[in-house]
Amino acid sequence: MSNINIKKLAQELNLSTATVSRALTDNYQISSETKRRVLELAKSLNYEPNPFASNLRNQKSKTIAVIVPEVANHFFSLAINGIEEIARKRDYHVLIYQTHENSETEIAFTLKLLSGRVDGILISTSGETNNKQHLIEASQSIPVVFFDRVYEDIEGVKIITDDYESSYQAVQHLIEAGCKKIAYLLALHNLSTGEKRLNGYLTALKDNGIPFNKNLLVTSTVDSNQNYALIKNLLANNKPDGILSSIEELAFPCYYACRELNLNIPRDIKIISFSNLDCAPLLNPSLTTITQPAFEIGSEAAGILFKIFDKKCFEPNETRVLKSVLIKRESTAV
Amino acid sequence: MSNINIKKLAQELNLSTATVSRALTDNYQISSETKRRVLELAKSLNYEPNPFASNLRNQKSKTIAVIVPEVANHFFSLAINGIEEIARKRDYHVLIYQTHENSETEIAFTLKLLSGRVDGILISTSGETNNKQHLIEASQSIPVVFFDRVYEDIEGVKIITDDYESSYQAVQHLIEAGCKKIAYLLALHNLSTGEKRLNGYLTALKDNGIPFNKNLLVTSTVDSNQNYALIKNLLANNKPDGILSSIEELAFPCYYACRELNLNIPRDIKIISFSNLDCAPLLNPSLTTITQPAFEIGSEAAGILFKIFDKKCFEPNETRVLKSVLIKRESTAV
DNA sequence: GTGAAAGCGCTAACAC
DNA sequence: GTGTTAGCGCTTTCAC
Repeated sequence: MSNINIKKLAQELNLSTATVSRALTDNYQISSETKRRVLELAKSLNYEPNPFASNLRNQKSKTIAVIVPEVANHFFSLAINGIEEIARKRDYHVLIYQTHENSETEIAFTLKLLSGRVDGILISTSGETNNKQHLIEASQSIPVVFFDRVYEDIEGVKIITDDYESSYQAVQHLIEAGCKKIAYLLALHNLSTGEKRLNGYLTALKDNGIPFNKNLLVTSTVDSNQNYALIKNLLANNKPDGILSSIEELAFPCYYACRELNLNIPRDIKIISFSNLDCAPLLNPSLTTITQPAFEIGSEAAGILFKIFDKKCFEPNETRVLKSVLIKRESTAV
Repeated sequence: MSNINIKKLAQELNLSTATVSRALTDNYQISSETKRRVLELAKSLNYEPNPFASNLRNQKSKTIAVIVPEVANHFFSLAINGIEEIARKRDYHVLIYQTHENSETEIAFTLKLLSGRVDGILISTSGETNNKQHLIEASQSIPVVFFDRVYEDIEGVKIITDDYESSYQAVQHLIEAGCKKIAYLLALHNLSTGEKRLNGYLTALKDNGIPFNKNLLVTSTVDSNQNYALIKNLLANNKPDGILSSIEELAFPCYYACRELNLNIPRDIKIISFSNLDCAPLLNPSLTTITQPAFEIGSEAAGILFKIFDKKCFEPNETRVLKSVLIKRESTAV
């Protein structure tokens, strides 16, 4: 830690600390000669202002927090990438918190952050439980932007994608490719994100005159081994000819299960997954995906947070919807 | 921000701020009755201590910084995952900075962090240039742990993998699979990480009596389009029968280039890449990888940083080497 | 066992 | 154009 502070600069230059402070912030009152001297000395001594002192004094931290389920998930790491880029442009610092889909952890993080440590929060909630009091408290206390994984019934600014439409379109694509028994791998069902994806599936079935079969609906868990078992079970017992996976994490287990059961994709079964995997085109077979604009979601979310800081042009309950894109590949080929 | 502070608690309870502060930190001098009253009120008012005030007073931040080239890279996001888990156990906060392989950015971040904002830094350096003065300055000023991408000639604690051995073993594997013209995709060449990987390649060739052919050595750039062109060029003009890619980012371009040139992997050419891609087993064909223990690198690095904070059992210039594992798959099948 | 008071480093009102 | 001073919220020495 550089232990050189304003006081020392002031002594050295025979100025008051106030003048030095003003010179450093380029205050108009200070003569350019004084500014020059101060800046020169500061530079030569590698002076860096103590952030905690100014944070304390200014009641702002120039820091934002990002709360996500997992950083080691391509969607979230891309979103963080987008967030970080915007933050850097504004000279803001980015704190990262992982909930590992655990509601308790999310609650603890969120409430701890209301101590002034950050000026705002970007959160993609775990949705593991329906407990959302902490989110309400948080957004009443500091600016919060929700992204991707949101609760519709919580007031606040939200950046989401067109989950319903994407899901609907995916099912439509499967049907057009000849699928008659389309399974759905359900996740995020406590969140409106998950709800909309499910509704897209259900409505598309209905619109095509296909009755809903509850045996084709598999609810995923937080345990990846169990998910694999559930999927294998689905394939073995219910023999769907199409699968729509509502989250990326379930795509690989589908592939592995098909291999294990000697099912050929796409001949025996066609697969689509919500996914940001950049290896989708290189898989065997290449995977048809609904790809969310993850980076843009992050940068949009961060951008709007800064707008809130600047108190300009945003609706207090604005929801911004970005479009995902359905990329058709071999896994749904006819 | 919760605007309830020690002063208000003190007023409410007819105590001094000093007593309240001591009660909150469970100081032995305070009667248990007083502690009970303080804790109760604090709890009921959702009191959270202002971190900047205590940071300023205590001259510590309970925060660490992680500087990486990219968060949206599976190796780094896994490492961050490991770091975050350890940090959380110690109730530390984690700041994330991305350099995008840009040396200027790395320098700016590093030097800014020496203002007391963080108690320590974990860094995987970009190595884009040979400029490393900032790293020396940083580690002289606060605890720094280098991980994966390191300079051997900078003093400090380092967590790395067995780069030389991994590379050597990979080439050996290619040779045993029948390769005679093995290309090497060079990256990180300013870093000892990159140097060791290259040396493993060179030595393995030599030990097998294969002369080094400089046309088979391709130096990657920061521009992915250019890298793709370089690889395609290599394949078209020099017709290697094996490739060792020293970074994950070049594996996909190899696959695409082979497709473009109608080269069959592994019949015409065999491929190994340093990689943490979890889709490696599902690629077409599945990819033989040297997989680094990314999560463990992160958690080890964070663990040793906390040991430094605790001033116990570490060597000031300790280098800890974790083992990568060569996972043989179809891309190098005979 | 508790309180008074100083001070961490910075900024901003209020002087002049 | 510059200086004096108070205070952000917390911790800790010193006093009693």
